[in-house]
Amino acid sequence: MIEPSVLYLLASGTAIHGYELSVAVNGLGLAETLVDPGAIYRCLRGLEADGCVISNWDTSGSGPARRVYQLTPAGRQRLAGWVAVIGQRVQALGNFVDMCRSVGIDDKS
Amino acid sequence: MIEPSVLYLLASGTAIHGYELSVAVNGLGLAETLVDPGAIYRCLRGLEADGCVISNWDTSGSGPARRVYQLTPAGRQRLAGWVAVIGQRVQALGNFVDMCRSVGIDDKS
DNA sequence: TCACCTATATGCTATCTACACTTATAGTAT
DNA sequence: ATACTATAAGTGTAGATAGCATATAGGTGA
Repeated sequence: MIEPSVLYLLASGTAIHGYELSVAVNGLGLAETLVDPGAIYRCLRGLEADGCVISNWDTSGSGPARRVYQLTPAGRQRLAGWVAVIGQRVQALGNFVDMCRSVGIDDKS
Repeated sequence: MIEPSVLYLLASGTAIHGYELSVAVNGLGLAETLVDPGAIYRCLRGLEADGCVISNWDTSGSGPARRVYQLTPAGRQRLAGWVAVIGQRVQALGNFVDMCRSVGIDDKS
């Protein structure tokens, strides 16, 4: 769920850099465990290779240089694809939970 | 999603064997791709090692011997745990889809 | 006899994840 | 001055997982 999280954050706000994304992705809580920054950076490089994001170095401000990303139209389309897939998944999983409950399986232990 | 699928099928019906499970799991459509029989057998061995299922050889009928599985109380509890986890996941993913739509991302391309 | 279907099981490889580590810049505390 | 901390980006690697093929074996029909 790293890629859709990153794409959503880029679609919802203005351009941000990888480190900020690594914090924000964990704030979303879509992944069941904490996402490590390395995975974010690798994801961003993959997205850039696919033309879904473009990056520019921002040397203004203090601290180390930031690589700032922004979404491309291809990236928006990629996110739309994810939304379609996840929507179907929500339906299937919700249905599964109902089926389990109808067989007497209760999530309250 | 192989393990919850297998556990559900064992919880919903009477005892069945691995080959039948490998067909039924794909019928459920919980996994996004087709599940290969090998994964089912490995899953079943893991579940048996954890005491979630027990198996007996059925040599009646024609064709090769069938290893027939049935769910244990520990297995039912394991499935209940899955239902709780998947229920939370459905909520999180549904929320994510709504958030994407509110930012103008539409699943219809 | 040969091909095919059922049934279980193993082997291998590509990919992904989680964890740790490295490099580098700037501010702050001692 | 020196050490420590926070920010920022990136690599390396071991373990888990998935998908693919392969092996074995009994039974059925052409």
